[in-house]
Amino acid sequence: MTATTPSRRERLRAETVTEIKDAARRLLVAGGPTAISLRAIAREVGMTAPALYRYFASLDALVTTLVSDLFEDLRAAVADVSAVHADEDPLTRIGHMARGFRRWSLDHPAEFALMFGSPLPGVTPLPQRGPPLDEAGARFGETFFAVMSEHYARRSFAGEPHELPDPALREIFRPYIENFGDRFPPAVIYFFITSWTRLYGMVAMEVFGHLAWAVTDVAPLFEVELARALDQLAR
Amino acid sequence: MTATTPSRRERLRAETVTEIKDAARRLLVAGGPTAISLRAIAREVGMTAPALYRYFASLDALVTTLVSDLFEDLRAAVADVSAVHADEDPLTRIGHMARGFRRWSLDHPAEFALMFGSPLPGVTPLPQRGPPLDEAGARFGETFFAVMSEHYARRSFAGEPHELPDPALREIFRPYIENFGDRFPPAVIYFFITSWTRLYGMVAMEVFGHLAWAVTDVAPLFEVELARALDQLAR
DNA sequence: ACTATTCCGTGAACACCGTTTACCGTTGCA
DNA sequence: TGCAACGGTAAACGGTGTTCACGGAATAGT
Repeated sequence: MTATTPSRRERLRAETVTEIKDAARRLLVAGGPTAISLRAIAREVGMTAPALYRYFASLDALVTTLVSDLFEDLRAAVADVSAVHADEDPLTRIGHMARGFRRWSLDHPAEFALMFGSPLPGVTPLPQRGPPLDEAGARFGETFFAVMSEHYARRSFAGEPHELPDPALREIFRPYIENFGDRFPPAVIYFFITSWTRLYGMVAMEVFGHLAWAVTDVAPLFEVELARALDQLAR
Repeated sequence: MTATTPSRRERLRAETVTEIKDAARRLLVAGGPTAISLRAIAREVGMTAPALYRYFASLDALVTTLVSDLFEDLRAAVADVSAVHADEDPLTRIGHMARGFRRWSLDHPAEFALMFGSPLPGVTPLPQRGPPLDEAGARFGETFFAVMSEHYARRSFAGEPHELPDPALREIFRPYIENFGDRFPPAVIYFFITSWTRLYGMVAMEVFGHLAWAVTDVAPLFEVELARALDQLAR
């Protein structure tokens, strides 16, 4: 019962925490990743900066949980798209999810920059890599992975083998197996990774404005590339 | 003659400028993009911070020219690789250049982060987009573009048409044509962009450590993906 | 050779930042 | 009722980019 009785204090505390995160996200959207500052958040919430240390160990920790929330947002958006097309076959569903990913990223460029902008230690509000973030990223990845493995399960059931394009790849997926077990054959992992990097490259380029010098409307380009990538998965 | 006579003062000034940029790059390599600070640079050079304003309009401007220099470095590295294999056919040469790009990026992760990390206004030492940077980026892109257009020129000479995978794409390349003229057919632009986004996605993922959860050695994965991408260009 | 000007550096100051410390009123619980 | 944990503040430290007033040194003009 203790879990279901948030004891007034815990309730107020939880409200304050979300209020702080909302303020941080508001600043993020308004002015980009660097606009997130402890003092600005404090002003927004109506507190002094040191008070925030009652809720987060540091600005870094605050940003990290914010990024976790954003990953959950993104995951939910993609999962929604996936759910809408639940009755279609996995491959076309992956296509819809990829479009969902692009849509969300274009609609939330500041969030995208914070989440996918260079995650090397040292860049601005640096979301330190580690358990909390990796978990959020893993949950997001799983959303794609689930549908993709379903696709390969059907192919496998139909008797079509899914082979690695190069047997040399078989050895390199040890980290994955250690993290997630060996439920899936290497071929699925391979196609998941390469599809994801391809999708990421395309979307990141567009969101960061690196295609504006050549292209007006990226949408048709994205559609063609998506078709090619899906075609690669299908054969 | 005035251009060849740097007038002692100009010479000292130029030396100081490069000394400043060297210090900035040293800080970048040592501590990542956020380690670049005006005061730290000043300490490194042996001046006070305001003195740097005699050489750069702002920290922003300093970082921007630094990034320009880094793009020139990268371009030279790729061009060197291209020159070494000058006698091979364009397609395999593109492959070598792609490997050169990956090599340079892995060898210079901090520089890569500064150059290709989220270039939205607001992220740390923000290289503002604009003429100086776009020029540097364009020169870098040209290095790839030249070889790729050579590849298509040979194909064209051999009578094989290079067609767009979708005629809907023909209309979207107006910015490119306005920037660089219409010397190249849309198909070349299309394949250049998609190949580049694909290469960027793969390398960025690896440099940023986003593949470590699944893969030990990314090299074979890169080779397979590169082969696939080149195969797409060949057909 | 003397003067005027431009250049190059300094020190002080302002406004921001993250973080720590000491302090204090309020709340919740035994 | 007392006591301990909680949640907030003010002050301070060291860091940041940037501006300004100042001065010395090197250059340019006559």
